[in-house]
Order: sequence, then structure tokens, then C-alpha cells
Amino acid sequence: MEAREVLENHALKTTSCRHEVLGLLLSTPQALSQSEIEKSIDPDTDRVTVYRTLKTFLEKGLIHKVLDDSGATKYALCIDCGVNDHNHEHVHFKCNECGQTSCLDKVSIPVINLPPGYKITEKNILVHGICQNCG
Amino acid sequence: MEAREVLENHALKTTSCRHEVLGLLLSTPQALSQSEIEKSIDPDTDRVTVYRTLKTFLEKGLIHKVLDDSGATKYALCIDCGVNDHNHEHVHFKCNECGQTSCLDKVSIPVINLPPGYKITEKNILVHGICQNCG
DNA sequence: GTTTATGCAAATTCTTTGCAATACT
DNA sequence: AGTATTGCAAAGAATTTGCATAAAC
Repeated sequence: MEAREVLENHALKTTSCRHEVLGLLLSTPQALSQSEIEKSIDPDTDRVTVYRTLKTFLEKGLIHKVLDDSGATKYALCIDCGVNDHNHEHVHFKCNECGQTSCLDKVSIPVINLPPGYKITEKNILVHGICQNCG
Repeated sequence: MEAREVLENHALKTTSCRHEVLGLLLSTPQALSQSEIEKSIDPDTDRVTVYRTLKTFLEKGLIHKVLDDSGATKYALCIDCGVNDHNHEHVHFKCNECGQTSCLDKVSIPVINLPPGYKITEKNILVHGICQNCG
């Protein structure tokens, strides 16, 4: 999938910042923080524009937030999400060695039984450990 | 359990800020953000001191971070944690209505099967939905 | 009496906002 | 051409650091 194509599908104008950020996320298997993104794109790009780009992508459902144990926010592509049909219920894995966070789309989300009176709308699972590369 | 007692157990001097913050966490069933903590203690307390207090509590294992969907960090007491024996593997629940985050200590952590090559050291589960009070 | 924590000031860093200029379709 | 996005400047928060004073044990 090309960045330009994804942008068109979401009715977003193709600008260089959007193209670069989206292209980066498309080609990176891990979730990236804003600062990591900034380091990997044209250094002349305004930091504010990156903020707004990520915000737009979140709103339009192109990407989702991935939480880090430290509280840092990273971003990753929504793979299976339609515009109004979000599905972020996959497991996120953070490696203690290399620090990289990835979405394990193929790992099924377990059933969680809460006490009576609770209603679940979303489950967010972050697993820590050692990844395949570092193990 | 008294705040003073907990501080002594962890070899921490009893200062008013520590006493207040810890007392607040002891008496609150929900996880609290730094700003929520600041609003509930003596308003003369320096914000920097609260930062340092929370940092110390984290390092000494009195409290742990609880992540929010939005990426905000909250703090909650470590119930079952020894100094070198941490156990944060409980489910965290955030209510979409009241916004409160609580630790569901009694909900068992499900087994998660990762692909070969991954080693798990910790599981962090955040569930969103409607809590008992709001449901 | 020593050691440690606090309070203040200030430096950094992060994030948001307003507005004119620019780029996109 | 018309609308949306960018870049810049600057405001506003959040967080960290250094150091002298004050408090705890």
C-alpha cells in the first residue's frame, strides 16, 4: 500500500509531511514516538506540523496510539481499521532490550472476566519481555 | 496501614509531602495523576517536591505507574509488592464515563501465547468500559 | 551533628494556538 | 480559484536541575 493511496482513501490532501510520516509508518514494523518520527523525516519539517499530522491521522483513523510502560506515546498504523470500524484489540509487545514496541496482530486477545456491573468496550494489552531479535 | 509506617518500612524519612501523598494514595481506591494529587494535598506544597516524591516512591517500589488510554500517567499503590518482588500484573480498568482508573486486583491475568522466540516478563492490561458506579 | 529533602529560581522540553503565506486538488 | 495545510512566532504546560536553607533521624 502506498502512502499516497492511503491518504486518498481517507480524503486527505497529499502533502510532503503527511507523505513522509505515513511512508515511514508504512515501512516500519514498530510503533514510533513523535521524536523518532522527527528524526527520520526531512529535518526541515516543522515540529508543529508533525504534531498536527499525527493528530489528523489519529482523528481519521489511519493510526492509533500505543502506550509505553514509561508513559511515552508511540504511534502505529491501523491495519484492520475502517474509518468507523476500529479494531485496536491486538497485543502490543515492548522489548526490554531494544526498546522497540510492535503490534502482534496475530496474537489473539484473551477473554477477561470482570466483576458484575462492569462493561468492557476495549482491551489494551501491553506485554513486556524479550523479542525474537534480542532473545 | 499508616503512611508513616509504610515510609519507615521503606527506609524513607517522614516528611509532610510524603506523608500527605502517601496518605492520599492509601485512602483512594483509584489511580491518581500528578495533577489530581496536587489538587488534593496542601496547596503550598511545591510542585517540584511532588515530582520528586513520586519519583522516590516509584524507585522504592511503594507505587507503580498506571497508563491511561490517552497516554496520561497515573499512580497507584503497590499492594502486593515487596521491595524487590514486584507484582503489577493486575488488570487496570478505566471508566469512559467518570474517567477513573482502578486496579482490579482480584481479576486474574489471562495467559497470552506469543509466537516462538518471545519471552514475557510482564503483562499490563488496561480495560476500558463502564464501571459499576456509572453502569 | 549529619544526612537528606525541600523550596525557589531558572533552564529545558513538550504541546498548543493564531495568523499570514503557501500548496493542494 | 478556493480550501486546507504549513511555517513561524509565541504562549502555555510539563518536567528537570542546581543550590542554599530547613527538616528529619
